[in-house]
Amino acid sequence: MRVSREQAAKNREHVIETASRLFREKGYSGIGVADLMKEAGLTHGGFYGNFASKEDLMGAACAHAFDASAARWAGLIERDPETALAQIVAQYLSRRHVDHPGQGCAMAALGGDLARLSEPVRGITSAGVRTQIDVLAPLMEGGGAQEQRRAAIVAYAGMVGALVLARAVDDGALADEILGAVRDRMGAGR
Amino acid sequence: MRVSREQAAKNREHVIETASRLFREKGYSGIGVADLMKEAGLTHGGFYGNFASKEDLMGAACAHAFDASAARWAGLIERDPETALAQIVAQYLSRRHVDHPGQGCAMAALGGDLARLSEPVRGITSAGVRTQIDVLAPLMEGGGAQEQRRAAIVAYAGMVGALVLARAVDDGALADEILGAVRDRMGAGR
DNA sequence: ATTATCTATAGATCTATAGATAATGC
DNA sequence: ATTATCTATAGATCTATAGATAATGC
Repeated sequence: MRVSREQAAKNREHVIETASRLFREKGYSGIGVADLMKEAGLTHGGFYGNFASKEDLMGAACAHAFDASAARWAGLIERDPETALAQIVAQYLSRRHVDHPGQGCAMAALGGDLARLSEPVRGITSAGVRTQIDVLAPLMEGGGAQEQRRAAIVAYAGMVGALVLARAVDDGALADEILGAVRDRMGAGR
Repeated sequence: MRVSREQAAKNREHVIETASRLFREKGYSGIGVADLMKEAGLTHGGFYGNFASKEDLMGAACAHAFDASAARWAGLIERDPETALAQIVAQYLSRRHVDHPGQGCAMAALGGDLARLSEPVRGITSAGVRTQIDVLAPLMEGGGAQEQRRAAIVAYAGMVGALVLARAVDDGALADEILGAVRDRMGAGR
Protein backbone atom coordinates (compact mmCIF):
# COMPACT_ATOMS: atom_id res chain seq x y z
CA MET A 1 0.00 0.00 0.00
CA ARG A 2 2.59 2.52 1.02
CA VAL A 3 4.82 3.94 -1.76
CA SER A 4 8.19 5.71 -1.72
CA ARG A 5 8.47 9.37 -0.88
CA GLU A 6 9.42 10.04 -4.47
CA GLN A 7 6.35 8.20 -5.73
CA ALA A 8 4.16 9.95 -3.16
CA ALA A 9 5.35 13.32 -4.46
CA LYS A 10 4.56 12.20 -8.00
CA ASN A 11 1.13 11.05 -6.88
CA ARG A 12 0.48 14.42 -5.32
CA GLU A 13 1.48 16.21 -8.52
CA HIS A 14 -0.70 13.85 -10.51
CA VAL A 15 -3.70 14.66 -8.31
CA ILE A 16 -3.08 18.38 -8.86
CA GLU A 17 -2.80 17.92 -12.63
CA THR A 18 -5.94 15.81 -12.71
CA ALA A 19 -7.82 18.31 -10.57
CA SER A 20 -6.61 21.17 -12.75
CA ARG A 21 -8.15 19.49 -15.76
CA LEU A 22 -11.36 18.28 -14.10
CA PHE A 23 -12.14 21.56 -12.35
CA ARG A 24 -11.74 23.43 -15.63
CA GLU A 25 -13.91 20.88 -17.43
CA LYS A 26 -16.67 20.49 -14.85
CA GLY A 27 -16.39 23.48 -12.55
CA TYR A 28 -15.43 23.51 -8.89
CA SER A 29 -18.72 21.97 -7.74
CA GLY A 30 -19.00 19.70 -10.75
CA ILE A 31 -16.49 17.13 -9.54
CA GLY A 32 -16.22 15.59 -6.09
CA VAL A 33 -13.12 14.59 -4.19
CA ALA A 34 -13.91 10.87 -4.47
CA ASP A 35 -14.41 10.89 -8.25
CA LEU A 36 -11.40 13.11 -8.70
CA MET A 37 -9.16 10.74 -6.76
CA LYS A 38 -10.55 7.77 -8.65
CA GLU A 39 -9.73 9.55 -11.92
CA ALA A 40 -6.18 10.05 -10.61
CA GLY A 41 -5.98 6.33 -9.81
CA LEU A 42 -6.06 6.70 -6.03
CA THR A 43 -8.70 6.24 -3.37
CA HIS A 44 -10.84 8.82 -1.69
CA GLY A 45 -9.34 8.54 1.79
CA GLY A 46 -5.80 9.24 0.66
CA PHE A 47 -6.75 12.75 -0.37
CA TYR A 48 -6.65 14.33 3.07
CA GLY A 49 -3.08 13.32 3.70
CA ASN A 50 -2.02 15.56 0.86
CA PHE A 51 -4.52 18.42 0.99
CA ALA A 52 -6.22 20.23 3.84
CA SER A 53 -9.48 20.52 1.94
CA LYS A 54 -11.04 20.52 -1.50
CA GLU A 55 -10.51 24.28 -1.69
CA ASP A 56 -6.83 23.79 -0.83
CA LEU A 57 -6.53 21.52 -3.87
CA MET A 58 -8.39 24.10 -5.96
CA GLY A 59 -5.66 26.61 -5.13
CA ALA A 60 -2.92 24.22 -6.21
CA ALA A 61 -4.86 23.28 -9.35
CA CYS A 62 -5.35 26.93 -10.36
CA ALA A 63 -1.73 27.79 -9.71
CA HIS A 64 -0.80 24.87 -11.94
CA ALA A 65 -3.14 26.06 -14.69
CA PHE A 66 -1.92 29.67 -14.53
CA ASP A 67 1.71 28.54 -14.63
CA ALA A 68 1.03 26.38 -17.67
CA SER A 69 -0.69 29.27 -19.48
CA ALA A 70 2.09 31.74 -18.74
CA ALA A 71 4.74 29.20 -19.75
CA ARG A 72 2.95 28.51 -23.02
CA TRP A 73 2.80 32.21 -23.87
CA ALA A 74 6.39 32.78 -22.80
CA GLY A 75 7.46 29.90 -25.04
CA LEU A 76 5.76 31.47 -28.06
CA ILE A 77 7.42 34.81 -27.28
CA GLU A 78 10.84 33.25 -26.95
CA ARG A 79 10.47 31.41 -30.22
CA ASP A 80 9.44 34.46 -32.24
CA PRO A 81 8.67 37.76 -30.49
CA GLU A 82 7.39 39.32 -33.71
CA THR A 83 4.58 36.87 -34.34
CA ALA A 84 3.98 35.84 -30.73
CA LEU A 85 0.95 38.03 -30.11
CA ALA A 86 -0.77 36.81 -33.25
CA GLN A 87 -0.09 33.22 -32.26
CA ILE A 88 -1.28 33.72 -28.70
CA VAL A 89 -4.49 35.28 -29.96
CA ALA A 90 -5.01 32.62 -32.62
CA GLN A 91 -4.56 29.80 -30.11
CA TYR A 92 -6.65 31.42 -27.39
CA LEU A 93 -9.53 32.36 -29.68
CA SER A 94 -9.69 29.01 -31.44
CA ARG A 95 -12.46 26.44 -31.64
CA ARG A 96 -9.98 23.99 -30.17
CA HIS A 97 -9.68 26.10 -27.02
CA VAL A 98 -13.46 26.45 -26.81
CA ASP A 99 -13.88 22.68 -27.01
CA HIS A 100 -11.10 21.75 -24.57
CA PRO A 101 -11.52 23.79 -21.39
CA GLY A 102 -9.60 21.19 -19.40
CA GLN A 103 -6.33 22.26 -21.03
CA GLY A 104 -7.19 25.93 -21.39
CA CYS A 105 -7.41 29.26 -19.62
CA ALA A 106 -8.35 28.93 -15.94
CA MET A 107 -9.99 32.36 -15.83
CA ALA A 108 -12.35 31.61 -18.70
CA ALA A 109 -13.27 28.20 -17.32
CA LEU A 110 -13.43 29.01 -13.59
CA GLY A 111 -13.83 32.79 -13.35
CA GLY A 112 -17.28 32.59 -11.80
CA ASP A 113 -16.21 29.97 -9.27
CA LEU A 114 -13.04 31.82 -8.34
CA ALA A 115 -14.98 34.98 -7.53
CA ARG A 116 -16.92 33.02 -4.89
CA LEU A 117 -14.07 31.12 -3.27
CA SER A 118 -12.02 32.49 -0.39
CA GLU A 119 -8.37 32.98 0.41
CA PRO A 120 -5.87 31.72 -0.50
CA VAL A 121 -7.43 30.74 -3.83
CA ARG A 122 -8.27 34.37 -4.55
CA GLY A 123 -4.66 35.41 -3.94
CA ILE A 124 -3.42 32.71 -6.31
CA THR A 125 -5.91 34.01 -8.88
CA SER A 126 -4.71 37.60 -8.53
CA ALA A 127 -1.10 36.50 -8.96
CA GLY A 128 -2.07 34.52 -12.04
CA VAL A 129 -3.89 37.47 -13.60
CA ARG A 130 -0.96 39.78 -12.88
CA THR A 131 1.44 37.35 -14.52
CA GLN A 132 -0.66 37.04 -17.65
CA ILE A 133 -0.81 40.83 -17.94
CA ASP A 134 2.95 41.13 -17.42
CA VAL A 135 3.65 38.54 -20.10
CA LEU A 136 1.35 40.21 -22.62
CA ALA A 137 2.36 43.82 -21.99
CA PRO A 138 5.71 43.88 -23.86
CA LEU A 139 3.93 42.58 -26.96
CA MET A 140 1.54 45.51 -27.14
CA GLU A 141 2.04 48.61 -29.24
CA GLY A 142 1.97 52.00 -27.60
CA GLY A 143 4.44 54.49 -26.26
CA GLY A 144 5.19 53.83 -22.63
CA ALA A 145 5.08 50.81 -20.37
CA GLN A 146 1.90 52.10 -18.75
CA GLU A 147 0.17 52.29 -22.10
CA GLN A 148 1.31 48.78 -22.96
CA ARG A 149 0.09 47.47 -19.64
CA ARG A 150 -3.35 48.96 -20.19
CA ALA A 151 -3.47 47.54 -23.70
CA ALA A 152 -2.53 44.12 -22.30
CA ILE A 153 -5.41 44.30 -19.81
CA VAL A 154 -7.82 45.21 -22.61
CA ALA A 155 -6.53 42.35 -24.75
CA TYR A 156 -6.71 39.82 -21.92
CA ALA A 157 -10.24 40.89 -20.94
CA GLY A 158 -11.39 40.69 -24.56
CA MET A 159 -9.97 37.19 -24.94
CA VAL A 160 -11.47 35.91 -21.69
CA GLY A 161 -14.88 37.40 -22.48
CA ALA A 162 -14.90 36.03 -26.02
CA LEU A 163 -14.08 32.53 -24.78
CA VAL A 164 -16.75 32.66 -22.08
CA LEU A 165 -19.35 33.78 -24.62
CA ALA A 166 -18.27 31.28 -27.28
CA ARG A 167 -18.53 28.42 -24.78
CA ALA A 168 -21.88 29.48 -23.35
CA VAL A 169 -23.78 29.81 -26.62
CA ASP A 170 -25.36 26.76 -28.17
CA ASP A 171 -24.60 27.64 -31.78
CA GLY A 172 -21.28 26.93 -33.45
CA ALA A 173 -21.76 29.66 -36.04
CA LEU A 174 -22.34 32.31 -33.37
CA ALA A 175 -19.37 31.02 -31.38
CA ASP A 176 -17.14 31.27 -34.46
CA GLU A 177 -18.46 34.76 -35.18
CA ILE A 178 -17.56 35.88 -31.64
CA LEU A 179 -14.08 34.34 -31.83
CA GLY A 180 -13.49 35.83 -35.28
CA ALA A 181 -14.66 39.33 -34.39
CA VAL A 182 -12.36 39.61 -31.38
CA ARG A 183 -9.48 37.87 -33.17
CA ASP A 184 -9.67 40.29 -36.11
CA ARG A 185 -9.91 43.32 -33.86
CA MET A 186 -6.84 42.26 -31.94
CA GLY A 187 -4.84 41.49 -35.04
CA ALA A 188 -5.83 44.64 -36.89
CA GLY A 189 -6.43 47.21 -34.15
CA ARG A 190 -3.77 48.61 -31.90
CA MET B 1 -52.71 26.63 2.17
CA ARG B 2 -53.96 26.95 -1.35
CA VAL B 3 -53.84 30.47 -2.90
CA SER B 4 -55.65 32.02 -5.87
CA ARG B 5 -54.46 31.43 -9.43
CA GLU B 6 -53.41 35.05 -9.59
CA GLN B 7 -51.37 34.73 -6.39
CA ALA B 8 -49.91 31.43 -7.60
CA ALA B 9 -48.71 33.15 -10.78
CA LYS B 10 -47.16 35.90 -8.68
CA ASN B 11 -45.48 33.31 -6.48
CA ARG B 12 -44.03 31.61 -9.53
CA GLU B 13 -42.64 34.91 -10.81
CA HIS B 14 -41.24 35.66 -7.37
CA VAL B 15 -39.43 32.30 -7.33
CA ILE B 16 -37.93 33.08 -10.75
CA GLU B 17 -36.81 36.53 -9.62
CA THR B 18 -35.34 35.14 -6.42
CA ALA B 19 -33.56 32.37 -8.34
CA SER B 20 -32.28 34.87 -10.87
CA ARG B 21 -30.61 36.81 -8.07
CA LEU B 22 -29.36 33.83 -6.04
CA PHE B 23 -27.94 31.91 -9.01
CA ARG B 24 -26.00 35.01 -10.09
CA GLU B 25 -24.77 35.57 -6.54
CA LYS B 26 -23.89 32.00 -5.62
CA GLY B 27 -23.64 30.11 -8.90
CA TYR B 28 -25.89 27.31 -10.13
CA SER B 29 -24.52 24.77 -7.66
CA GLY B 30 -24.13 27.29 -4.86
CA ILE B 31 -27.80 27.40 -3.91
CA GLY B 32 -30.16 24.47 -3.44
CA VAL B 33 -33.84 24.24 -4.27
CA ALA B 34 -34.86 24.11 -0.59
CA ASP B 35 -32.90 27.22 0.44
CA LEU B 36 -34.01 29.04 -2.68
CA MET B 37 -37.68 28.37 -1.94
CA LYS B 38 -37.21 29.39 1.66
CA GLU B 39 -35.66 32.67 0.48
CA ALA B 40 -38.72 33.17 -1.72
CA GLY B 41 -40.99 32.57 1.29
CA LEU B 42 -42.29 29.18 0.15
CA THR B 43 -41.56 25.59 1.08
CA HIS B 44 -39.38 23.09 -0.69
CA GLY B 45 -42.11 20.74 -1.83
CA GLY B 46 -44.06 23.41 -3.68
CA PHE B 47 -41.23 23.85 -6.14
CA TYR B 48 -42.00 20.86 -8.35
CA GLY B 49 -45.52 21.98 -9.07
CA ASN B 50 -44.09 25.00 -10.87
CA PHE B 51 -40.87 23.71 -12.38
CA ALA B 52 -39.87 20.40 -13.89
CA SER B 53 -36.40 20.54 -12.37
CA LYS B 54 -33.76 22.85 -10.95
CA GLU B 55 -32.34 23.27 -14.45
CA ASP B 56 -35.79 24.24 -15.74
CA LEU B 57 -35.82 27.06 -13.19
CA MET B 58 -32.30 28.03 -14.22
CA GLY B 59 -33.59 28.58 -17.76
CA ALA B 60 -36.40 30.83 -16.56
CA ALA B 61 -34.03 32.69 -14.23
CA CYS B 62 -31.52 33.35 -17.01
CA ALA B 63 -34.20 34.48 -19.42
CA HIS B 64 -35.38 36.89 -16.73
CA ALA B 65 -31.85 38.22 -16.20
CA PHE B 66 -31.18 38.64 -19.92
CA ASP B 67 -34.49 40.44 -20.42
CA ALA B 68 -33.72 42.81 -17.56
CA SER B 69 -30.26 43.60 -18.99
CA ALA B 70 -31.58 44.25 -22.49
CA ALA B 71 -34.43 46.40 -21.12
CA ARG B 72 -32.00 48.45 -19.05
CA TRP B 73 -29.80 49.12 -22.06
CA ALA B 74 -32.78 49.86 -24.29
CA GLY B 75 -34.01 52.35 -21.69
CA LEU B 76 -30.71 54.21 -21.70
CA ILE B 77 -30.76 54.30 -25.50
CA GLU B 78 -34.29 55.63 -25.62
CA ARG B 79 -33.50 58.36 -23.13
CA ASP B 80 -30.42 59.62 -24.96
CA PRO B 81 -29.00 57.70 -27.92
CA GLU B 82 -25.93 59.97 -28.06
CA THR B 83 -24.64 59.19 -24.59
CA ALA B 84 -26.16 55.72 -24.23
CA LEU B 85 -23.00 53.74 -25.06
CA ALA B 86 -20.94 55.73 -22.57
CA GLN B 87 -23.59 55.15 -19.90
CA ILE B 88 -23.90 51.45 -20.63
CA VAL B 89 -20.13 51.04 -20.40
CA ALA B 90 -19.87 53.15 -17.25
CA GLN B 91 -22.59 51.16 -15.52
CA TYR B 92 -21.32 47.78 -16.67
CA LEU B 93 -17.70 48.44 -15.79
CA SER B 94 -18.42 49.92 -12.38
CA ARG B 95 -17.39 48.79 -8.92
CA ARG B 96 -21.07 48.66 -8.11
CA HIS B 97 -21.64 46.02 -10.80
CA VAL B 98 -18.61 44.06 -9.57
CA ASP B 99 -19.98 44.04 -6.03
CA HIS B 100 -23.59 43.19 -6.92
CA PRO B 101 -23.62 40.19 -9.23
CA GLY B 102 -27.19 39.35 -8.18
CA GLN B 103 -28.54 42.33 -10.14
CA GLY B 104 -25.98 42.22 -12.92
CA CYS B 105 -24.97 40.54 -16.16
CA ALA B 106 -25.91 36.86 -16.30
CA MET B 107 -23.08 36.00 -18.66
CA ALA B 108 -20.40 37.42 -16.40
CA ALA B 109 -21.87 35.76 -13.31
CA LEU B 110 -22.91 32.41 -14.78
CA GLY B 111 -20.91 32.02 -17.99
CA GLY B 112 -18.96 29.03 -16.73
CA ASP B 113 -22.08 27.28 -15.42
CA LEU B 114 -24.06 27.96 -18.59
CA ALA B 115 -21.40 26.33 -20.74
CA ARG B 116 -21.91 23.08 -18.79
CA LEU B 117 -25.70 23.00 -18.66
CA SER B 118 -27.83 21.42 -21.35
CA GLU B 119 -30.78 22.43 -23.50
CA PRO B 120 -32.96 24.41 -23.20
CA VAL B 121 -30.80 26.62 -20.95
CA ARG B 122 -28.15 26.85 -23.65
CA GLY B 123 -30.71 28.01 -26.19
CA ILE B 124 -31.97 30.69 -23.83
CA THR B 125 -28.37 31.80 -23.36
CA SER B 126 -27.76 32.03 -27.09
CA ALA B 127 -30.91 34.11 -27.53
CA GLY B 128 -29.80 36.40 -24.70
CA VAL B 129 -26.35 36.92 -26.22
CA ARG B 130 -27.86 37.64 -29.63
CA THR B 131 -30.19 40.23 -28.13
CA GLN B 132 -27.39 42.00 -26.25
CA ILE B 133 -25.37 42.19 -29.49
CA ASP B 134 -28.38 43.50 -31.42
CA VAL B 135 -29.04 46.20 -28.83
CA LEU B 136 -25.41 47.34 -28.79
CA ALA B 137 -24.76 47.25 -32.54
CA PRO B 138 -26.57 50.49 -33.56
CA LEU B 139 -24.51 52.39 -31.00
CA MET B 140 -21.19 51.41 -32.55
CA GLU B 141 -19.23 53.50 -35.02
CA GLY B 142 -18.30 52.06 -38.36
CA GLY B 143 -19.64 52.07 -41.87
CA GLY B 144 -22.02 49.16 -42.41
CA ALA B 145 -24.27 47.11 -40.21
CA GLN B 146 -21.85 44.19 -40.39
CA GLU B 147 -19.03 46.33 -39.09
CA GLN B 148 -21.22 47.62 -36.27
CA ARG B 149 -22.24 44.11 -35.34
CA ARG B 150 -18.64 42.98 -35.12
CA ALA B 151 -17.76 46.02 -33.04
CA ALA B 152 -20.68 45.22 -30.72
CA ILE B 153 -19.38 41.67 -30.23
CA VAL B 154 -15.91 43.01 -29.41
CA ALA B 155 -17.39 45.50 -26.95
CA TYR B 156 -19.60 42.92 -25.27
CA ALA B 157 -16.75 40.40 -24.96
CA GLY B 158 -14.46 43.05 -23.50
CA MET B 159 -17.04 44.05 -20.91
CA VAL B 160 -17.82 40.47 -19.89
CA GLY B 161 -14.15 39.58 -19.62
CA ALA B 162 -13.30 42.68 -17.61
CA LEU B 163 -16.09 41.98 -15.14
CA VAL B 164 -15.08 38.33 -14.74
CA LEU B 165 -11.47 39.36 -14.09
CA ALA B 166 -12.38 42.21 -11.74
CA ARG B 167 -14.57 39.88 -9.68
CA ALA B 168 -12.05 37.05 -9.54
CA VAL B 169 -9.06 39.05 -8.31
CA ASP B 170 -8.63 39.67 -4.62
CA ASP B 171 -7.32 43.21 -4.91
CA GLY B 172 -9.54 46.24 -5.31
CA ALA B 173 -6.80 48.30 -6.96
CA LEU B 174 -6.21 45.69 -9.63
CA ALA B 175 -9.96 45.31 -10.16
CA ASP B 176 -10.29 49.08 -10.63
CA GLU B 177 -7.33 49.10 -13.00
CA ILE B 178 -8.98 46.40 -15.14
CA LEU B 179 -12.33 48.21 -15.19
CA GLY B 180 -10.65 51.52 -15.98
CA ALA B 181 -8.48 50.20 -18.78
CA VAL B 182 -11.38 48.60 -20.65
CA ARG B 183 -13.69 51.55 -19.92
CA ASP B 184 -11.20 54.06 -21.33
CA ARG B 185 -10.52 51.97 -24.40
CA MET B 186 -14.21 51.70 -25.17
CA GLY B 187 -14.83 55.39 -24.63
CA ALA B 188 -11.81 56.55 -26.61
CA GLY B 189 -11.25 53.82 -29.21
CA ARG B 190 -13.56 53.10 -32.07
C1' DA C 1 -63.82 18.84 -7.20
C1' DT C 2 -59.71 20.87 -8.14
C1' DT C 3 -55.24 22.37 -7.01
C1' DA C 4 -51.50 25.30 -4.78
C1' DT C 5 -48.87 24.48 -1.12
C1' DC C 6 -47.27 21.92 2.83
C1' DT C 7 -44.85 18.14 5.62
C1' DA C 8 -42.06 14.26 5.44
C1' DT C 9 -38.93 11.28 3.34
C1' DA C 10 -36.41 8.40 -0.14
C1' DG C 11 -32.22 7.82 -2.27
C1' DA C 12 -28.17 9.63 -3.85
C1' DT C 13 -24.71 12.48 -3.30
C1' DC C 14 -20.65 15.19 -0.89
C1' DT C 15 -16.73 16.56 2.38
C1' DA C 16 -14.12 14.98 5.92
C1' DT C 17 -12.41 11.67 9.40
C1' DA C 18 -11.18 7.26 11.89
C1' DG C 19 -8.76 3.37 12.00
C1' DA C 20 -6.54 -0.56 9.40
C1' DT C 21 -2.92 -2.07 6.32
C1' DA C 22 1.42 -2.83 4.34
C1' DA C 23 5.54 -1.06 2.36
C1' DT C 24 9.36 2.28 3.07
C1' DG C 25 13.24 4.18 5.50
C1' DC C 26 15.86 4.42 9.61
C1' DA D 1 8.86 2.86 13.59
C1' DT D 2 7.04 5.69 10.33
C1' DT D 3 3.79 6.84 6.90
C1' DA D 4 1.33 6.67 2.26
C1' DT D 5 -2.63 4.71 1.08
C1' DC D 6 -6.72 1.99 1.81
C1' DT D 7 -11.55 0.66 3.53
C1' DA D 8 -15.45 2.13 5.88
C1' DT D 9 -18.41 5.45 7.68
C1' DA D 10 -20.27 9.72 9.97
C1' DG D 11 -22.93 13.58 9.22
C1' DA D 12 -24.57 16.88 6.29
C1' DT D 13 -26.18 18.02 2.22
C1' DC D 14 -29.03 17.80 -2.40
C1' DT D 15 -32.80 16.76 -5.97
C1' DA D 16 -37.04 14.85 -6.45
C1' DT D 17 -41.36 12.56 -5.02
C1' DA D 18 -45.43 10.94 -2.22
C1' DG D 19 -49.23 11.96 0.16
C1' DA D 20 -51.78 15.29 3.26
C1' DT D 21 -54.03 19.70 3.77
C1' DA D 22 -56.97 23.49 3.05
C1' DA D 23 -58.54 27.19 0.23
C1' DT D 24 -60.16 28.33 -4.47
C1' DG D 25 -63.28 28.05 -8.32
C1' DC D 26 -66.86 25.63 -10.61
